[in-house]
Amino acid sequence: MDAFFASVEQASKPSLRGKAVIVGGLGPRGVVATASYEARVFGVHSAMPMAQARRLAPNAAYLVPRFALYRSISEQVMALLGSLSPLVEPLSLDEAFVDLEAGGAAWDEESARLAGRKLRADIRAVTGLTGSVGLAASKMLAKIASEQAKPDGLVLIRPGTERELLAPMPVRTLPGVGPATGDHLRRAGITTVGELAEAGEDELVRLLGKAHGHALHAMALARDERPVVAEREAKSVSVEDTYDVDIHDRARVGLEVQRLADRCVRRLRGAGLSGRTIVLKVRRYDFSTLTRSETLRGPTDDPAVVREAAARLLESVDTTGGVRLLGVGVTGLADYTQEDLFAQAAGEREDGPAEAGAEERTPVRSEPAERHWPAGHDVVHAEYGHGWVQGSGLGRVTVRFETPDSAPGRVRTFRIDDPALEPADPLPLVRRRPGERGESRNRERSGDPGAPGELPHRGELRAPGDPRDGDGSPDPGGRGDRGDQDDPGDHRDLGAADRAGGPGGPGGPGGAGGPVLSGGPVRAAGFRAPGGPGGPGGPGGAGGPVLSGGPVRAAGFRASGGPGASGGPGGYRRPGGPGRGDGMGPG
DNA sequence: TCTGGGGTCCTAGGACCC
DNA sequence: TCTGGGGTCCTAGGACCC
Repeated sequence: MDAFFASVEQASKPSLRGKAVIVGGLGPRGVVATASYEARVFGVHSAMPMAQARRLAPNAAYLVPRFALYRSISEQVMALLGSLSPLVEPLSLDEAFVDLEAGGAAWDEESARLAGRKLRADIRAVTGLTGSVGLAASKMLAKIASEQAKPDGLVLIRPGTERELLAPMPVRTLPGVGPATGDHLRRAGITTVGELAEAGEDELVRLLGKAHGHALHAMALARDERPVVAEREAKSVSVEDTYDVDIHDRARVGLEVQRLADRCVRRLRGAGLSGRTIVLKVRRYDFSTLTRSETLRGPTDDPAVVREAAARLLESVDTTGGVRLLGVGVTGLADYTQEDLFAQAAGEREDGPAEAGAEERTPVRSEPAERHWPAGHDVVHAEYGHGWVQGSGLGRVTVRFETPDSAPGRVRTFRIDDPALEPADPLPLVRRRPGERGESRNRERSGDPGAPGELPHRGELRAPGDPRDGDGSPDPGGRGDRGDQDDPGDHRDLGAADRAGGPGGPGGPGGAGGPVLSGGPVRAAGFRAPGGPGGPGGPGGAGGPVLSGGPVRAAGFRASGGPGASGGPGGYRRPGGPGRGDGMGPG
């Protein structure tokens, strides 16, 4: 997905489309998680300290991440991938490998291209967002191709052309070559992938160690046989906090470690896991970071046990000078605790339910719920309806009242304790109605009165004159070193379709935004080309009320960690809930 | 106003065992 | 009688990814 977090926020907030949006930690020590492409123009990028971002782009919109929302959209995208193949390997919320061959979705260049195109169109139709596709014969190459395809593109690396394609690229292009390895290689006179290949395996192993040297040599020769692995089990669970101000008070450090231990256990339990090794992490005032770990005799998910272990580990750490970060983690994971096993055995003996012992486990202390208004979060006002927090401070909260399919909204300010104002769940980015999965008849059926004139203006990821087409490559007229671009005819098709505000698109009967339906590229074009001069309004009209309750919506937006999915109690918006307060629950 | 949070994988030394 | 050769586990740190 392209600039995923920022794109979700833009889709969710009409007033931010086309604007610089920066998502990340907003505290004094925050960093950028994702910058929209409009913000990248100012030089803002991921992992940059937020203070630096604010200097570079003082007028950008700064928002806190909303992981539960991103997760719900991620699930929609992953479901589309799942329809292509049983072998889907997620790398993160916004990225995954798909083995197209294993799913029978593609077997050669042409079928792969078609599958990629359809996937991009489907992602757009279902989520309203753009994604990029890299197609190649291995995971490494597919990843490189998808990087090159961003944003909103598709790149295929033709088998047989891999080595000559890689040779001129900087070593940092290869996944696994970061700043340290890059420097290391540069000092050895190796800057391109071609030079890496020439260096020879022995030399690379000498420079970088056995595993890394071997892996890099293989990658430089475009050799990568790693399979796509669908289900990988978690190996560790951890939580950590960086504090706005260094903590000096040793008692306070101890208290924070206890709280972190509880949070960690809550997550552990939420995932139905226990672990044997407790890890304490401390980052000191000077950014020096150390870890201490202790392995227990058996796995635990008992908060008291984890707390005590963490406290013991802290004893061996010098914190004079202050600490900026503390973390607690658990590794050596197992599916059940010993207590569970005992309880299970007991239950079986008594012929009772196996989960009988669950309640006897020590409850995890919860954080008190606090009413605050994080920037970017949704709210609902008794009179003005749905909106989002633009900012708060000095006892006031500023709200912009708009929804994903409204026009850009107005701003109003309230007292932070205004009883008419409440936190709200995010609305779906794409309007759906119950039972709607089909194609054209849905459009015919839609009878929303529609709001006149004012249509959400979709953020454009590229200017109309951009030489890159929707499905193309970054440099179609380039040096001819890529024989792998999509054919030009295709560019015209999807390129036009993908551009917001374009001249009507290929046959969207309502350029002005009938409800969005799932389906092919044409439909996506019809929806995401609002305001195009072509369509004076589909039968559905625009801006009609969001319909509640359809099954798709329920799946997409209510299931993240909530009771709707596989049953983790405690959904999002309940930080202290018995599930994972962050929505990372088993759902 | 310097540097998040959640992960994975690898290395290296010492203990311990056969 | 100067000191093996694996193997695994534990601990600490570091690189890397999104």
